[in-house]
Amino acid sequence: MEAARRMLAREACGKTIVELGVRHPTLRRCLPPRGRRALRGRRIERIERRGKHQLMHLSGGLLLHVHFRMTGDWTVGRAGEPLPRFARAWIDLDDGTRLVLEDPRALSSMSVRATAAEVLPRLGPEPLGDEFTAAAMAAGLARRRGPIKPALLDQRLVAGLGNIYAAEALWLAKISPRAPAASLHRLRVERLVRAVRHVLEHALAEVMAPSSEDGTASRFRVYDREGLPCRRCAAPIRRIVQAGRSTYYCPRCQRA
DNA sequence: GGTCGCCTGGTA
DNA sequence: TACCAGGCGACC
Repeated sequence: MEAARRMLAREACGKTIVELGVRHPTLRRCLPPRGRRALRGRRIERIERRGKHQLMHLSGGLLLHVHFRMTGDWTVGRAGEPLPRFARAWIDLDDGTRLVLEDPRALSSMSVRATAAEVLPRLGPEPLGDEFTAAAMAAGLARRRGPIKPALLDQRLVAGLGNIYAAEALWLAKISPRAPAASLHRLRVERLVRAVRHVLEHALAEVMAPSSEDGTASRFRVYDREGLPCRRCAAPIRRIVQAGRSTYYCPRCQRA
């Protein structure tokens, strides 16, 4: 998401919206004609990201809020070009740049608001910011029941972690996804906080400058590696379901 | 906390 | 044909 913010800052900031188009019923519901008309002629002044939420600050005090959900992403094209197969919405800018919201599952959302408070839910600290500390994390985890992995997906605890990076961080911190959240002692919380930062920093670096690894090697340490040997101890990686989501972990070196 | 629904596509 | 999918809000 941070990579998306930087891309928008580069491609869209300072430019003016000529038109916003939609071609999927879901997006059409989010963006009725009145909302779309309200965007025309507005300058994009600043791109803000909070967790996985994108906020485009527009001239005149309007906000365009975008959330990718599972499979959304921006691509950049030129006005007038044929749209890609999974284009769900697009923004044409005054210099001919076109931002295309591509989303095969069409779960993304986009809406026009006056204030951030109208769209943003309660969000925890930014994992790469100063407020994401072991103390804050420990306080959040202490009043929680249930296992640590679903807790990490709660955006009120820390904003922006998803299913993949939650699994990756727990693997790095050697913590079992089934460990009760409130049972983690200070040392392990500190390790977890460091692991979350590490995983996200590396993911961002990888997106910003893709290394030329061979395409077959997974870029993940545990995610999507069921049955494959743990990269640390070689025990087979296990897949379980928690809160309706897949969790991958090493039953040997990730301890409760 | 868990489960379901939203949507559609890729894969076994 | 069934199952799975990087999110999340509504529901129990």
